[in-house]
Amino acid sequence: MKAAEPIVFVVDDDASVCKALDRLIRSVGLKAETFPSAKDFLRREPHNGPSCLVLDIRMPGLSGLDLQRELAAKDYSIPIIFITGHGDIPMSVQAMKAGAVDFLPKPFSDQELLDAIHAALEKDTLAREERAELSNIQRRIGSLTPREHEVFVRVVTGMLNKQIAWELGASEKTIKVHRARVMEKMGVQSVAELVHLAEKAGIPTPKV
Amino acid sequence: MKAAEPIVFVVDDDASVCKALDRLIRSVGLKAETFPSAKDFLRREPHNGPSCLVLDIRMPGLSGLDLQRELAAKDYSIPIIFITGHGDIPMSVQAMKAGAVDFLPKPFSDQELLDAIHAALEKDTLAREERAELSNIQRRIGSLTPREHEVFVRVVTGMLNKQIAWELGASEKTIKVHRARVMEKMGVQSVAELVHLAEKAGIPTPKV
DNA sequence: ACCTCCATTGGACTAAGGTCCAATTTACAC
DNA sequence: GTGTAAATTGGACCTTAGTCCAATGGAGGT
Repeated sequence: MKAAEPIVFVVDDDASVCKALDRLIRSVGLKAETFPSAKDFLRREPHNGPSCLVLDIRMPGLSGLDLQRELAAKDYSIPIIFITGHGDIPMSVQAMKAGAVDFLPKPFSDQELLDAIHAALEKDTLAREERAELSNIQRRIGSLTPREHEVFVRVVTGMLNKQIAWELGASEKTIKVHRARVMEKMGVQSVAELVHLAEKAGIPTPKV
Repeated sequence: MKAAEPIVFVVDDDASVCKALDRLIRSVGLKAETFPSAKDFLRREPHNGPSCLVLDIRMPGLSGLDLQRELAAKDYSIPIIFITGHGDIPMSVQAMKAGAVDFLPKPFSDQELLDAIHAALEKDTLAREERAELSNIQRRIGSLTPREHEVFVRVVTGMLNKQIAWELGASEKTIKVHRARVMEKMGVQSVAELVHLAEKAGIPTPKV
């Protein structure tokens, strides 16, 4: 599948704001989608490509901060740029602590928002690559049988075949077979590469 | 050397604020040091133990944000809690983007500041452990001779001795010797552990 | 019943890594 | 010049890992 087009999502209960931002964003050649409420945005299926979210803080129903929490809870990672007409410092600090990329009090210039959007899309692009690689690794790990997985985690901590065999109550020969399958399924040629993948997948490596 | 005591640094040009914060911080059993200006703080040698910085934004001479930049530039990593009487949202956002742990507009409650301080000290404690481990690893890497280092970086990418030998124009035998020294100097028993250390030190591991 | 996947193990080898002992050459500092 | 550290290489040998071929037994699905 080809790389999906970047999209800028806008969530604001004020239709005129949505319309203005939509026009601004399209004026620089980016695709935009606007939503009148957090719930409407949540109904849209996640976009398969770089995206970011321009989010009003104050809205009826779910507020912008609520939506941020909601998205974090469901592991829907997307860079958020907050905009607000009546924000205060604690609110901005809370939003930034929760990972927002920017927080723009109205009035802001077109350029300020566009700069923030480009930074956010750039950030999301990198984050997506990271996630894609990670899910690729985890897919491979998922293809391991239970026994292979047991061998895998021990190999990446530097255990010898004989040690693994003893710990798992099997013969060294059996471990060799599992180990070979692990290397093949994970698509690596060396222990170094295997450890490299394990680190990325967050699998405990040596104690140091 | 034993673990150094945590210290909370306070930088504020208002002597009465310094005094009040000093009393507050000491009241919960923490050590405090106050400075009337950023320059005074910069003159103090870095503390060898957990610490954090409570920093006023608006000051004559170097401002709080200036000091934050200054510290970042000289790699002096310390969690910063900003306090201010006349801050605005963009200022707080900038500070948070630059890594501040909190940003408290006056008036704030004693508890708010103390909570922030405890969080900051906790964060610094973890960061210090990270840095200590990293510098320990880098010290060991630094003890490698140039040739050993060349072998090291190739081993952690999964190259075979014979491949390394060919690439470095030496015999496989020589590589074995260097490799053995690398393992010894780095204090590891297995390639897995070696790769683990290399990852932490940011040394390029396999492409994959 | 039959088939597939998983787990196991053996034998026979090949290849790769590691160890011990020993020796040479070069560069640089005292 | 002498000494030290670094880089090199050989030989002999042992330990580990990996490969090819072959085979058995159990669990679960068709």
